Parts: sequence; structure tokens; C-alpha cells
Amino acid sequence: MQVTTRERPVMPAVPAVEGRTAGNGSATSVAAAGDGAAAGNGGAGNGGTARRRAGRPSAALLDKAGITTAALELINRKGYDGLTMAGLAKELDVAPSALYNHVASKRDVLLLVEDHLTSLVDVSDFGSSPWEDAVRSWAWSYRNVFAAHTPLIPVIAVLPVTDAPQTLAMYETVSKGFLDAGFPQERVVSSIVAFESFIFGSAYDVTAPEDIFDSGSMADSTPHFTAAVRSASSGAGRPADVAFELGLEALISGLGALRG
Amino acid sequence: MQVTTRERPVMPAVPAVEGRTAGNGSATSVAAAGDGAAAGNGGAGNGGTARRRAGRPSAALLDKAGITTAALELINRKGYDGLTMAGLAKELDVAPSALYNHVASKRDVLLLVEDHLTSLVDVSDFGSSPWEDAVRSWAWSYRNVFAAHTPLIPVIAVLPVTDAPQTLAMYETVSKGFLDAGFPQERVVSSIVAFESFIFGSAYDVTAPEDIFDSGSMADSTPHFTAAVRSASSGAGRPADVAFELGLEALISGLGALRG
DNA sequence: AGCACTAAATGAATGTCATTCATTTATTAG
DNA sequence: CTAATAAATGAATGACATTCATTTAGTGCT
Repeated sequence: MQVTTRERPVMPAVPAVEGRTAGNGSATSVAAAGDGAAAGNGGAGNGGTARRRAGRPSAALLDKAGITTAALELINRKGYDGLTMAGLAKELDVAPSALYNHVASKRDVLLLVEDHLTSLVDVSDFGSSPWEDAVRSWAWSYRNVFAAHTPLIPVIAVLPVTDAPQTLAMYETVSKGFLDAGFPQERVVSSIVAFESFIFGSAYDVTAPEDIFDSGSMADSTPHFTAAVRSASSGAGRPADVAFELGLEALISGLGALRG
Repeated sequence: MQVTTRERPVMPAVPAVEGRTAGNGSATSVAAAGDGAAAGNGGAGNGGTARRRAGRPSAALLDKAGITTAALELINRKGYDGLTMAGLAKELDVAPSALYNHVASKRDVLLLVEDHLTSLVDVSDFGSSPWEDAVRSWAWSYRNVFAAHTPLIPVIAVLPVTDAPQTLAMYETVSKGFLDAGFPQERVVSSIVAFESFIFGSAYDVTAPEDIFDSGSMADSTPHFTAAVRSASSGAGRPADVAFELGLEALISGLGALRG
């Protein structure tokens, strides 16, 4: 079946030749999403573009870098619930199905975002500062970046690094830092994983509501816990930060002992 | 609008009086989902029950304990993707909308499951063993329980304990254990949170694919990391277990130092 | 006993999504 | 020049969670 009788007024539509060299191959290079320059579409300004004709446009409207940028923009503006394929398409002024010429699924979009965010993690102290200091700044930065992106954590945890070049680059830098600090080669990966596990878990804490430990009506039956919660509240700094600092320093001194 | 002309052959349907005392109040008691006895429905056997008549049945078909049990059964059989409200309803031989008389949302179902699982975490060593040993068995048990239920972690992390009595009970036991071991009251909650963060993060690791660190074609550009991955693979035990052990022992000795 | 109210079912929408498919148009390889 | 491929559109499709009107059964009050 499939009867599709439909007249549409043929409207020639503007030629739309933007001045940009085709350059950027799309399938081969694995998303060098670093610099946001690519895939313009200005964003603002085109309020009410005339409906685009069907068929391949002369210059591609989409590429991975542009999709990544738009996804981040959408996430920042509306949160992860607001990140829908339809919304992303609208942001890019494109039909939803067009996205599937560039990514295979929504998960792919999340991967692009994840890899971009990882490139924001600060690894600059490895090589220039003592191991303890380098790990400390890396860990705080890593936690801070992903605290605002916890929905990505389940994705990262199971993500083969092959699919995420920036992530792989971070591991390389950190691994070298651990090796140079005297870690035995067989322990490097396990140690990094231990730090990462703590970091991801701690990222969730940041998003927890203030009253998460309010025992409410059950306070009577949980005296020790209730008292501990109350006395903790006077401590300085956000609770999530206090716990992170505590655990991080414990890991740094505990794992640091593995060095030769 | 809403025209609903529809004849249905009136079929008396079996009286369905199951021998069980009504007992169990549903709204008041906050889910004592411990023993799975409640809300039978056998599971197997009733292949093709005659369609039930609309309207309130003489004996309630659903309660929180039954929903919890069925949800767990479904999760074990089909995973979290298989846990849908429709599927859960089918498991309980009930219309999907019936569930909403007992839970407000799917999230509520996840909360019931979470709280039940928490009751499976082993806290028995607190009070009977040295702090180090008690924490160790608690942490391993906690991680193992939730490794099979990582989709709950985002829920737990933001869950006010008020809504989860078993979870609160666990915190009470653990808090007392920390206090008895000599932890200053103001540090107890932060310390527990630090352990928990590590535990949740580590639960994800368990589910990671074997080849997660395979750097594939990028191996050349990541020599240190690639070498570290290779040399780690000869280590004993599952990688996730090795990392967990390493981090846990570091936390135990690091945080243990806080005691007076 | 009668009556209003509430609890617990059914069944039929609803609305939101991700994803797929046929079709159209443009570019590129042979 | 022609076949293949790439990149759009627009119209389904199929899961889902959730809501609503309706039906039936217990409960509390007078």
C-alpha cells in the first residue's frame, strides 16, 4: 500500500551557497570534535527559514562536530531530558531523520558528547607536578566536568575506548604519569580504574538534594545515623566536596604506596 | 467527544477466592518487602486465565510487596530493558493502569526494588568484627548486590532516605559501626559517602566488557597505556575485582586513620 | 438499612520518543 | 554518461509511561 497523493506548491528556494570549502571528510576521520568552529548554522538569527526542499543539499548541513556542539548547547539549556533527537534536529534546523545519516543512534550522540567533555578534563599537571598534585587536580577536574553530566556515566562505564579518541588520549597521559611516578606497569590500569570509580560515584553526589539524608519520621529508630547527619551539617563546604576530598586523599596516599 | 459503543459477551468469570487473610495494609506500612511470600499469582500454570471483569475485585490483586517481587523476577529474567509497566502488569496478570493504584510512577517501582536489594547487603559484621573487617565485607557485598543492578544507581544517588526504610536501616547500622570504631561524629557521614561513591562507581566496572581498554587502531599513539593494559591482563582475578580490592584497601587504611 | 466515599480493577486513549522507510536531489567514481 | 553513493525530507511505526472514564466492592456514618 502507501498512497501518497499530495500537491505541494513548487517554490524554487534560495540557492544557499555558503562560502566554505568542503574539506572535512565525514566518515573516515573519527570526530576531531575539539574546536567548535565547524558546522555553522549560526544558531540565532534564522527565525523562520523557508522550508527546505527535499533531497541532498549542495553543502552538507550536518557533521559530527556540529551535532556535538548542538547537543551540548541543548543539554546546557534544557538538561538531558531535553536532549531528544527531535529537539536536536530542530536545533540544527533539520529533519530528525537527517541525523541518522551521521550517527547510528542516540547513544552515538551521547558518545560524541562524552568524548568532547573528556577533552575538557585537566591533565596538564602530569609531567610538570609531583604525582600527588597531578592526580589531585586531574581527579577534581574530572569529577567537576561529569557532575553536570551524570547521565553519561552509565555510557562511559561500558564504552570501549576505541570509540572515544579523546578519552583514550586522557588515559595515555594519565598512564604515563603513573609510570613515571614509579608505579609498576601491571598496577597502572587497576589504579586508574580505582580512581575513576571513585570519581564517577562522587559525581553523582554532587547532584544529590540537600536533604537527602533527612531521616524524617524514622529519626527515632535511627539515632546514631540521625545524630551523625546533624553534626556533619556544621562542617565547612558542600557535603559532596567534603566527602570527595576525604576519599580522594585516602586513595592518593593508599595507592601512592604502590610506587617502587 | 468519546463514543464508546461496544458489546461484550457477559461471561461470569471465576469467583477467584484465594485462601489468604487480608491482613497486610497497603498504604500505611511502608513496604516490608523482605520475605517474598506475599502476592502469589503462582507465576507459571495460569496460561490463559479467563478475562477478569472490570471493577474492584473482592480481594486486592496487588500490593507493594507483590509488585516488588514481580519486578525483581522480571529484571532477573529480562534485564532492566525488560522492566516495563506493561510487562510488570502482565507478570502480575493485571492491566497496566492497575499498577498506578499502588505506585505513582515507574520510578516508584525502582525505589521499591532498590530498597529491597539494600536489605540484602551484608552488615552483619558490624558489631562482631573489627571495623576494617566489617567495612570490607559490607563493601564487597554492597558492590556485588548492585553490580547486577546498575540502572538503579542513578536513582539511589538522588534518593532521599526517607523513602527507603531498609536503606535507612543500613545507614544506621553502618553509622553505629563507624562511631563505635572511634570515628568522630562529624566525619561519619562523609566517610560513608566516600565509601559508597567508590562502591557505586565500582559496580559499573563489573558490567564493563572485557575488551573495554582495547585501544585498537590507536595503539600506536598510546604506547604507555597500551603497554599497561597488556601487562595488567596477566594479573589474577577479574580486572574489576582487582581494582576494587586495591581501592577499597586504600580507603580502609586512609579513612581508618580518622579514628581517634 | 441506606448512602456517600474511597479503593482497586478494566479498557481505551494520549503524547512522547527513537527509529525506519520510501523518495528526492546532488555529488562522485568509473 | 551513467551507476552508485551521500544527505536531505516527510511520513510512518512501534514502544512506552501515564491518564481518564467507568465499573465494581468494601467501609464508615447516621
